[in-house]
Amino acid sequence: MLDVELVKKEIRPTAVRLRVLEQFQSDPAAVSLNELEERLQPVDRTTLFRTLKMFEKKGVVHAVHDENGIIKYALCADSCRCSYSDHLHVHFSCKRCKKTTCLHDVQIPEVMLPQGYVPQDANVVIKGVCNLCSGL
Amino acid sequence: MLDVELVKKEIRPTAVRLRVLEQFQSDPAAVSLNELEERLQPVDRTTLFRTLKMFEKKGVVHAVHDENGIIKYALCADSCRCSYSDHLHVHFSCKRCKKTTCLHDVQIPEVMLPQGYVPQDANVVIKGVCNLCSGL
DNA sequence: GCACAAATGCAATACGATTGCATCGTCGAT
DNA sequence: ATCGACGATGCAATCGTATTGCATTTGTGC
Repeated sequence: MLDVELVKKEIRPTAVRLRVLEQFQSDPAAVSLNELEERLQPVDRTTLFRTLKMFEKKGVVHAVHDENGIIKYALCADSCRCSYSDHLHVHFSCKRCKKTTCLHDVQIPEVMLPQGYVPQDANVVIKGVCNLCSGL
Repeated sequence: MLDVELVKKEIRPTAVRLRVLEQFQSDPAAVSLNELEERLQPVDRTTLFRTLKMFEKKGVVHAVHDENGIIKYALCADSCRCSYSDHLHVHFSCKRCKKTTCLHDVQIPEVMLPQGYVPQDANVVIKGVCNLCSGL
């Protein structure tokens, strides 16, 4: 069934790609290239790198820069068309457990930019302590 | 008069620091270490690096990661206390002129995080075409 | 002027991102 | 089934920014 999802998006379902997709679906957190490499080893970094870039281009995942500027990838929601407004949701980066979570449901209310500014993409990261670590 | 501002924040007003502060005040755009180095040359990168880190810690500037994950620094507004809500304003990164602008006035409306998430800092970057480049 | 601490400058390192290139595998055409 | 082309993979090398170590210089208080 994973195959189908990839084929739908014009991606040839190779072994590595299926494993990557599976990983994304099993864990909602956004992951960096390094993290992905650790979890899927043994796999070549470069292959993963290119897989992620391809997934991003094809709209399977979207990238955000975490609070350290490191690229992390998260699965797109079904309804996501990777448009500007689709990316206007919050990514939460926990300083305790270091995990970055894609909060699809937390949309940023409309941003009123000054005259002349044309938005095309967004990167919203909030740093703090996540629900699991705060104990609240 | 620049001296005073630094002293107020417990920063010894050295030559380099004054030049850096002057640069920030003369141009509202957020700048990276490299950009700063180019404009202020000849100055040593490391000194600038440490100056920026210190300015950040003392609340003179705040840092954002632009859409490429590169750290850019922008002058804090007078009212800024570098709290979470102070950082909930938009930074606009223009893909045309490559400049990142700190839109102090564009505050993100309150973000409703799910139960348990404790926000402490934020990084909001919107990419697109800025007012000067769009011609609108 | 002296002693100490801060600031500076240069070199070296760390590390994520990215590319070049050779090899391998898959798939359609013959 | 075989050939040829193209996509996918793996390994090594490179790039760019961030960061640290250490020696030297500068500034300040005594």
